[in-house]
Amino acid sequence: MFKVNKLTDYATVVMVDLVSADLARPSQKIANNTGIPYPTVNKLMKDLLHAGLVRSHRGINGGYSLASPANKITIADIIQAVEGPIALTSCVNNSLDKCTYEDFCAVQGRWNRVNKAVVTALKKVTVADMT
Amino acid sequence: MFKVNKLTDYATVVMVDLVSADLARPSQKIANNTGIPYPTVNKLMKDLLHAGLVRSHRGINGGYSLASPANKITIADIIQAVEGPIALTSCVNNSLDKCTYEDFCAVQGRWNRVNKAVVTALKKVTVADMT
DNA sequence: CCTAAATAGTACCAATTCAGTACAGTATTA
DNA sequence: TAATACTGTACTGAATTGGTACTATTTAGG
Ligand code: FES
Ligand code: FES
Repeated sequence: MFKVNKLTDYATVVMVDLVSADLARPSQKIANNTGIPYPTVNKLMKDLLHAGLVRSHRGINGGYSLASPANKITIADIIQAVEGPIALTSCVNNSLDKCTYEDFCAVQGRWNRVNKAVVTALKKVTVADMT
Repeated sequence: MFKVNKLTDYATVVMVDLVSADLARPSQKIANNTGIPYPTVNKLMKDLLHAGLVRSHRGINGGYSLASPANKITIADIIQAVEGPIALTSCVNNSLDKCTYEDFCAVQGRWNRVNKAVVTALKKVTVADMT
């Protein structure tokens, strides 16, 4: 199947939940709101944080909040945060791994076009659109 | 990672190879042309055949050929042939499985928009474009 | 009619990836 | 200083994927 990770799906749910957060919202509360298990939320937040999509605040009254306005955060951002660079195949420029057939392959480089088209599509939908 | 199966990648290579085939081209020859192992090509062809993307001809002088002009077959077609319906999440309409959180989920149905955008993007690139 | 070429269907296995969990550590506030 | 909540890392069982094997069926040609 051609699909995103379940975790990416959850991540969008989390992001949408954070839209309604004025102050920092702790993982525990996000878990309650969304029905996603607490440990899973916890894991997700780390990825979202590293990608700069949310801000964190430790200690009592700590928690997470969106790092940018909801209409500036795209689905592409979330996918990249959770799954790494978007590379439909290993032949694509920014892929982490390398294609074994690259040397004698007939479609060399052509996937870049496809990849770009998909990324563009994913950049057009924002967290605000998902609310 | 957000990516298509390796087999889908191979499938495009196979399809591109078939563009230059006037008569039916056997799996074995496709394997030689592309460098993809024969058994793998064999498996692929079954999927492509079931999806109606290629025609087959058995017996001596048999083989495969494209079922439509190269500029009418899209990347979306190939992905669907190899991986089944394109459903970025299980919350998407035409998905085969069902989302566990559906009942109380805040982004219910919103993924349909994303899915549609991606499919549209994938339909814009054809086999001819990959040649 | 027989044989070789080639597809068609099914089932299997090893390796990877994924989803979910656990736990010890650190920062912050009251 | 105690309670809260994030941070980092690492582990596991389950699912998926990539690749292979084998048998059956169809077709062309001698
Ligand atoms: S299959 Fe990777 S370069 Fe062509
Ligand atoms: S996560 Fe599937 S319906 Fe929302």
